Amino acid sequence: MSFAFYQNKDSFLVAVDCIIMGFRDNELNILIARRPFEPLKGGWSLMGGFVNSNESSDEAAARVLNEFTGIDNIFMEQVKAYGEINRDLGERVISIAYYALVNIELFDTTLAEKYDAKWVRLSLLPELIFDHNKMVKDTINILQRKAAIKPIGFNLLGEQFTLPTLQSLYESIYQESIDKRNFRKKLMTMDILEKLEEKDKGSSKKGAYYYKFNKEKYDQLIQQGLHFSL
Amino acid sequence: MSFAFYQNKDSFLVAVDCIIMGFRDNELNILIARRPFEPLKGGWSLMGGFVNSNESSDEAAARVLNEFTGIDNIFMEQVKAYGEINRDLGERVISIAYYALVNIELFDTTLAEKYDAKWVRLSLLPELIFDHNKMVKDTINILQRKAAIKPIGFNLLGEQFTLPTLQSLYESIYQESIDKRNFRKKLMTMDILEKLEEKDKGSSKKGAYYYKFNKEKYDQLIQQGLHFSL
DNA sequence: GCATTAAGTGTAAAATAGACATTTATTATT
DNA sequence: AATAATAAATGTCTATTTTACACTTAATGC
Repeated sequence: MSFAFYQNKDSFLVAVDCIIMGFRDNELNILIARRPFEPLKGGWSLMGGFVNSNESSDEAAARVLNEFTGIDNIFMEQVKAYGEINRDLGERVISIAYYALVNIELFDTTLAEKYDAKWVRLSLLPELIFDHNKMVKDTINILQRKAAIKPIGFNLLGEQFTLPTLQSLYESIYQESIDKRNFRKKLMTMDILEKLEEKDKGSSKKGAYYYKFNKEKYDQLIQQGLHFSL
Repeated sequence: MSFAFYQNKDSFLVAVDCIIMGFRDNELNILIARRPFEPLKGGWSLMGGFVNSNESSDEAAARVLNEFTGIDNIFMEQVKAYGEINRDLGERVISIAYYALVNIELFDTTLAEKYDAKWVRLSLLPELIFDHNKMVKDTINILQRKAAIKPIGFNLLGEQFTLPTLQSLYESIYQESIDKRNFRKKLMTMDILEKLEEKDKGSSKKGAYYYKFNKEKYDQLIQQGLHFSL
């Protein structure tokens, strides 16, 4: 099947770039890698790849994520498309950015060597190639808006976590400090956490209780039409 | 200049589709047109076009907007990219959607005939081709979030407007009715409107005062770091 | 048993959001 | 000239949400 109107139109390379975020050392971290080819070989870059004709852009993003982290089935959403003419110094490439929130513990560290990749703190992010810094900035923006509405932060943590950890996660997203009591108060009114018996003694003598996210309760509340803000 | 890594990659047609919104009859309206070519010739469609290699996707969107409305220099933002494999029944096309908020009075009506286009109320939007309904839905979502933060609504109105009109605009965006007194109270605390002498006698015997948006005051407040919500 | 460390806890004030009903200006009608 | 009709304009009180703020507690190492 071929239609006349589609003839003689320009076509483009289309890439996906992934802003892969994890949480470590009480701060958001981003996975970046040394670019292995020209132009700008050796520059710091987001994880990217080209879209193939046998996959959707969402699929391409999931493939790239898996390729660089070994992680599958992850929270991933589109940021936006970047379509400036000279954004890629090699050729005209239109890139669709996606961000992923991953539990950094699931990261396959052997892949870090393979791809010359590393996690860097958001606050220490170096200059990246092309418009990748802009992509990160746009992502943080989305994250801040989104985190206030949906409990996406939990994607960044393991099964169980302490409230101090959860709080620093949100402080890292919002890039401002939050009052401990107010933070907990709000969490408790939402009633989507389950307190466990066990404590994490890693960072204090007293130890902080572990909690886990109660997805059933959350989904139930959502269905009742409740909104959230954290 | 040509780099090895870019060789042999699949390339794609890239389109822009524009969700062009205006405000009329106390409701948001969207410009749609009969598609003039196969496949789905005659189906209702958003205003679209292909990106050319000599323009960015933003530029392509502005070009398409101008082509179909005669309007230039308009508030326009990207919605997102749509990259499903079979979203376009003709060929594989990746589309980047943009929404525009236009003052419907500036619309060149001769273009409506030329392109078999018309404004339809959001509430009466027919089924559109491909994933265009989804694009509209995503746009409304963005608009609702965005309108709560920035005074984007004013892009849809002329230089001067009445408060009842402004209120129905926001009711149309939020798709819910707003209390008149609370709406005005909030507006007044923002202090970004200027009351004019003149009244609009079009819709009542008493007449409603015209106001205009005070952009200087608004920018000033923004610089002071104030937030808004409407 | 004392010092150290971070975890855990409650209350009061301020700001914001939401509910609600009457008066007013103007025009058309008798 | 009085009256009816229409939509515009206006203010208060209550409920909810947000913010500010400081001490006690559990566990460990010395």
